[in-house]
Amino acid sequence: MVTMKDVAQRAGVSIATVSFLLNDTKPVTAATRERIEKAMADLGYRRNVVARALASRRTHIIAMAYPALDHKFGFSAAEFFTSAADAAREQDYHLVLWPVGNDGTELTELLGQGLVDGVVLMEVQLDDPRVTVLQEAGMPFALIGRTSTLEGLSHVDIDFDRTVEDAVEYLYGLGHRRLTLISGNLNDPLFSTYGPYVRSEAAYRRVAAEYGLETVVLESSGSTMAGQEAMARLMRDHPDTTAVLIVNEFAALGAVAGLHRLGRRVPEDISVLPLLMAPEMAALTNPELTIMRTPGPELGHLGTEALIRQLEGADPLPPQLVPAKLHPGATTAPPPS
Amino acid sequence: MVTMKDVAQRAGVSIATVSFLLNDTKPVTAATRERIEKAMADLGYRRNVVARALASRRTHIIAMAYPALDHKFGFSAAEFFTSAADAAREQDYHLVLWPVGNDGTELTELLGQGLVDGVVLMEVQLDDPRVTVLQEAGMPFALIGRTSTLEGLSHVDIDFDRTVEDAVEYLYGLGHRRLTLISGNLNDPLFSTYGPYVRSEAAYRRVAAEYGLETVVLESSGSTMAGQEAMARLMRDHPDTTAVLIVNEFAALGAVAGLHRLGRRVPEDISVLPLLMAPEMAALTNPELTIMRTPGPELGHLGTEALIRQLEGADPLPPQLVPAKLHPGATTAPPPS
DNA sequence: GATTTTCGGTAAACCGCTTAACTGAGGTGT
DNA sequence: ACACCTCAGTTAAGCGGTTTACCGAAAATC
Repeated sequence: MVTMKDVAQRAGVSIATVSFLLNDTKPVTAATRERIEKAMADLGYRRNVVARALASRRTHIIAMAYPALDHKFGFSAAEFFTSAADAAREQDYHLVLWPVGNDGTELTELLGQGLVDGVVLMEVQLDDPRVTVLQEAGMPFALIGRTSTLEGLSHVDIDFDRTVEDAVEYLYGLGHRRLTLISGNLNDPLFSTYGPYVRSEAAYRRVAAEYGLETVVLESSGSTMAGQEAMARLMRDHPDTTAVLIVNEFAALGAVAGLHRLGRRVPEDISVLPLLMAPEMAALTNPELTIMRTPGPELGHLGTEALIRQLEGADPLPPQLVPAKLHPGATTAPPPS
Repeated sequence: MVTMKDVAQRAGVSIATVSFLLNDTKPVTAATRERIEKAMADLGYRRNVVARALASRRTHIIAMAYPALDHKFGFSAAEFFTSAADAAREQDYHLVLWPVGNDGTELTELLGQGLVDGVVLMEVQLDDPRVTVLQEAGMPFALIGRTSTLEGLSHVDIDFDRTVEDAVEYLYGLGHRRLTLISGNLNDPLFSTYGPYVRSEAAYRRVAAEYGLETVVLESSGSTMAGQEAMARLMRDHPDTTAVLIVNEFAALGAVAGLHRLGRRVPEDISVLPLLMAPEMAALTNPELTIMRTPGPELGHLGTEALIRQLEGADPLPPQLVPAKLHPGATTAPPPS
């Protein structure tokens, strides 16, 4: 292994100088800079990140904590992760995915080891024990999603209000007047604390009222089966519905299948528009879904950036809300006349 | 931060003794062990993995390299990853997911930094440049998947032969006599070097011959759309097919949709059986797919274990092939009489 | 009972890098 | 011309562990 010492020797300088150059912590004359850079190139030097971490007490590793148990790691999660990893790399950080439980114990374990400089939290609950754990440990972190109280917490999230507004506006523009939202079961303790359900339902109730639309909300848990069943209930209780908005992406897939099975054509008889979905997933149905596309890439990027800003002591990034944008497909159309 | 020194002081021993106890590298009397353990508990000590890594030249971190560009990171990949992470944790290792390009340059970058002890390679191509990179760097690694030549490479993979045998036996047992395999396009440079297509097609040709079945193979690329189109071709060219085997999981999803769209009932008119799929994905169609379940958990576990064995200098794990097992669903049935 | 082993434990040299404190040559101000 | 800065560069003390060489007392050997 070629170390800094080797480089310094070959360039005829002290190792401190090499370090200063590498980290840009102290000015170095053009002449020595050149000698050092040549020496590094000749030797094929790569700085040892472990030694750097130990000496500087900064590992330049940030963990993305994903609650593997409670949420399926599907396409959306993959989007968050890869974009966050890219953002980290751009800033000379490593982003690693850490599957942890949702209660915070595994997180404690992880933090104690001094392996990571900060944590990006995904799938944040409205009242998330992991936040407390991180705060108590004094570990910098950023949230993708929001807790209900966010006194000064660094976070980014989906702009549910705008997403729902845009979705409703789009469907209204197509001529739809009878919409139904498929949300989560807010009596279920798991869902009642899950931001996306709570916030999009609230937004929908507000927006529907603004448009003077009847507010129909059905609940469904987040699985394909549940989505299918929800459609059966919908056709039974609200057969005049012409467009369905669905929060959960898995339920949305089931909804399309369920409508087909019930003999309803999509989109001729009824339009389907998921409020949060990754395009890879939208491509799985037939016809391909029109979706409000989860801003995974943007949020992954912003979340990481927010954290790194904190770590570098730069001005904190103000909380950012990004709406899901309409991603055309073939499951929406004007209502049947 | 509470260090080993603090623990040693409180227990009235030298830090070396603490280290020996922690790593089990030298015997320690019961009495001192107890004192040290109490001190650690009192102080809430956690060993600093960075310092340990620097001193021992072993980070206890292993990377799972995933070619994010060429392959979608879906449910199957998530299964591999989480099971591998669990396996690593059991053995006091950390497993991190590293999205890298497929050409090996990013991998080189990663290796030079001394951050990881070894690498688990996923989605291995039959002729994979990353293998060369790792070999040249002298980095221990294990493959999930196989290159075409594997002189002494540590690897685990799907047992395509048994998987196909079992799948065909199952369908044959249901009464099917006219099967079709949907494989990849072997003229496409990307697919012709991708083990699962190559190996399952070869296995199918062999097994079909053994059963005296006509060998029908159609190609399709790995997307829902492609799967749909393949069904159109199938109905046009081989309308008497009663059961379809499909290698690619995305294409399989499309196939079901495509058959519905063509007016074929699944499974009443035609059975569909993907050869490699995660159950989460199987639940996305209606009806839920009968699948040969990708042994993701097993392979993730075995791959990690194979690597750790290498790292610890234990007897190498012999290459393991694990078949996909039948996972009942509702897309297979006896053929129409 | 003297000598050799065994064995629990210690001291100290690293691991490769960062960083605070210091040095010494050249430029400034007066 | 003398003190005073500036500024590129150096020295050396860590960072928190691991590990080798060594030590002294108790146990084993004959």
